[in-house]
Amino acid sequence: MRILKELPLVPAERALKVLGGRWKVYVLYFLFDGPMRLSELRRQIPDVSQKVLVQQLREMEEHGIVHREVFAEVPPRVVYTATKLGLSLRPIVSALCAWGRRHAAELDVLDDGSPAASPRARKRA
Amino acid sequence: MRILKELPLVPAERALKVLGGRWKVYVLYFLFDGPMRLSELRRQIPDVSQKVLVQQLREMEEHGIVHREVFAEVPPRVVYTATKLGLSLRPIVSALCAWGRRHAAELDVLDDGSPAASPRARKRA
DNA sequence: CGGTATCCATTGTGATACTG
DNA sequence: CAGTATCACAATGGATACCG
Repeated sequence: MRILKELPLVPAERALKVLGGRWKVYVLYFLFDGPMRLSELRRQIPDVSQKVLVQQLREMEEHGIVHREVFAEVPPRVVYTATKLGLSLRPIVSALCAWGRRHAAELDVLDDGSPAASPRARKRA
Repeated sequence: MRILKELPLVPAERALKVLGGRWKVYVLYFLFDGPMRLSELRRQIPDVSQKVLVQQLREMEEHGIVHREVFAEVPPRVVYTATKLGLSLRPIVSALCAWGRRHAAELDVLDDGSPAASPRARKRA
């Protein structure tokens, strides 16, 4: 039953969960280039509500890929940074991005390498 | 507003969506090693219900990473294969897996590279 | 500015039973 | 064996308004 839990793939699930949030790749993308304040992130990612953005940042913080630092200044300043671990995701995000492009391309050409001449027996779709 | 939609990251979202199902990496993992029938997949992934497994397979098929072939034999036989595109995910799954391991390790050691000596001002957690 | 509290819609996942 | 139909339910995501 926990056969699965010992499979070498399980770590992949963890990684997917870490990246899985709707806006996490965007956040990472910007944090890869340096620290950012919440308001800056909101400007860069206009489609996300503040609540959700903060939510995602909290999760990323818990996952150890983002660091949150509070400066107790007059106008409160909060800066988010990618941790070393977070930065280590960069090549993966790049790979995902590259694959996403390929995906789009292949779907267009329908360059499917599998037995393409086989009888597709299902009627749906 | 659709600033985001033109960002190089958007493809990454697509990739994440393709891999995002609860059982998809497992399915891929097994299909990487060769074609499989539904019943075989169920045996390999005992924790998934048939309904959900079929659901995930359908999505993967629509995404072009899995191929479904029906043999109109006496006992109906259906074989699932990873397409060329699906196989192209292999290195990514590996990378995710590797990162997942590192993630676990780093969280243990708390080897966070970011300004670790900074005042963590939040009270929650 | 940065963040929380509510409330609500959508989605994903799952147990179960039934069909060709 | 392979698959669908129902029903249920938790997790996500989002809109809005309010707080220090």
